[in-house]
Amino acid sequence: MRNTKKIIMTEKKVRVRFAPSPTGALHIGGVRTALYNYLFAKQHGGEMILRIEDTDSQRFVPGAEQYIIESLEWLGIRFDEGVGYGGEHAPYRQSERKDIYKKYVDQLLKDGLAYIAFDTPQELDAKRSEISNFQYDASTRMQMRNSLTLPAAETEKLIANGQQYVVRIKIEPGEEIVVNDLIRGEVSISSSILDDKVLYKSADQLPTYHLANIVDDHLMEITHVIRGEEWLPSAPLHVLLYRYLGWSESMPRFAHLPLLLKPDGNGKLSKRDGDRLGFPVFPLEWKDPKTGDISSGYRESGYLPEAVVNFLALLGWNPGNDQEILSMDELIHLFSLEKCSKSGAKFDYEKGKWFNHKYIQQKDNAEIAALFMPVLETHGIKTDMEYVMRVVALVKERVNFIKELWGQSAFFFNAPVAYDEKTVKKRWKEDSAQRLTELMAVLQDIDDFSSENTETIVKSWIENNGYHLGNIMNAFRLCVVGESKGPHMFDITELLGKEETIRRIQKAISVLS
RNA sequence: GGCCCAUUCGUCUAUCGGCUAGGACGUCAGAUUUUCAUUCUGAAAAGAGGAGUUCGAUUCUCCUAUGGGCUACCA
Repeated sequence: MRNTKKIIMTEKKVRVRFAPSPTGALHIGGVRTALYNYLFAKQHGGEMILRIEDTDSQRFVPGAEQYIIESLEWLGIRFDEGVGYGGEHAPYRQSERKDIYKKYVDQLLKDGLAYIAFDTPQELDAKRSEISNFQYDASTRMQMRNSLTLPAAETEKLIANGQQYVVRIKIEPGEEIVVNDLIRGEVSISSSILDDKVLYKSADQLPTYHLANIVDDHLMEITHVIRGEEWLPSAPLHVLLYRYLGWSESMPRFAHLPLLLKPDGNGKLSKRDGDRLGFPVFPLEWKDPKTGDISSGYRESGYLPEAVVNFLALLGWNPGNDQEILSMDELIHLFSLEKCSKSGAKFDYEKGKWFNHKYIQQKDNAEIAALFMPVLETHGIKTDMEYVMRVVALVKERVNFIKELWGQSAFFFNAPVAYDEKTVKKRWKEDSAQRLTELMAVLQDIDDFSSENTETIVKSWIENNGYHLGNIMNAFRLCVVGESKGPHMFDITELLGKEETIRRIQKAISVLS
């Protein structure tokens, strides 16, 4: 059964692409799109391509391309082909494919499916302010300056004189164009409301997104286009382009993903929301080369890539059961476009934290310790791995992020220099100094300072003297930790050792009484 | 404004005509604990509104409302 399905599906090898524009850091929504593409490709034993869509020379941002690659590598999303990976369909950067596009522009022109237009941006702006809802289409193109209205000789002369122009697609009105979307089903739109989109600009000799996209997807043998919902309105135009180019038969299947929305209020998630609400919207920290502004990243904030992947995967898709913790392999196995939701998902940062917490618990102490080491270094702590691992074992269940480990464990590395005021008020009693002095003597006599043994001895000392357990223990904790928090008291003393424990009690007594 | 898409607890979602509408995050309350957390148990919390189809609609259709997207010589 399963095999039959597989054979049908792989009749044509699945090939998907992630095609970002290098205009800045990769947005978390883009990351999710890349992830879904990856899951789909891997599930079908297919390939994923990284194509850089840099046809807008104005908006190019240096470093963005490398950032995208590094981000996805961090998350475990690997490409089979593309910029940075190579492959037989190179080049994968659209700015390097000028000649290829030109050929198809000429073909469209020759077939009368597109035309040359000389209207300047200024003229068009004027037209738009003059006529409300102005659209360059079948109803208006015969009033404009283009190869349809000008004599052929005039058109040629203008081009020869170096007059800048664009090539526009010629859309015939009155036809229902149907897009068959894998997530949304049939979406139809009338060609009458489509405008004659610009396909090519003579100024930089580059195509616009629409043309480049179709040409590349065709040439790169893309079978499935999985992209954000913002592309749904232009999908009919793309369908038309496949037809105009004679590629309808091999047109890829479309799947338009719902968008990631702001956690509060309205609209789609943006970089600003992260700054405003205090969470990253980028996978890696990003420094804007123009403004120098730094935006935080998931990696730098202490997220585990597995947690980010798991969290994002479930924002707009679910396996159909109650399982929420899913590894990349499980996701690959279970993913399906049919189970993607159709509506936008508000970005729930709290849930993201929970995922990270879960993944930290899953990882073994050595891995967590290794991630914690750099954090310790920033606090000037130099210590051995063995010790850090033991600390991690005691405190990791209390944190959502690696860097929170410091707040939970600083006292393991530095003896308290101050004592929390509130705790002192609440826990440091009249007789505390006296009792703890006695406790020091008790501790001094213990040879086996293991948690269990120390606990037994200290507790029986408390009991035999009729002391109050809470009074002693809370004051004890205050001396050793500096405040009212932390793991099991005797686990702490075992790690610190006898001498250090006694030293801390001594110091606290001298400071507090 | 026009066009397209969507609409189940505060949030992410399950349900593919027959349920006391399930789970998770968050919230609240208990329990555990020498502290703070963790953990465990429990609670509150939803089918936008209106028509229709049907023996029966959260589920199908239509209308309205609301939300989102697009409407560039940007992607």
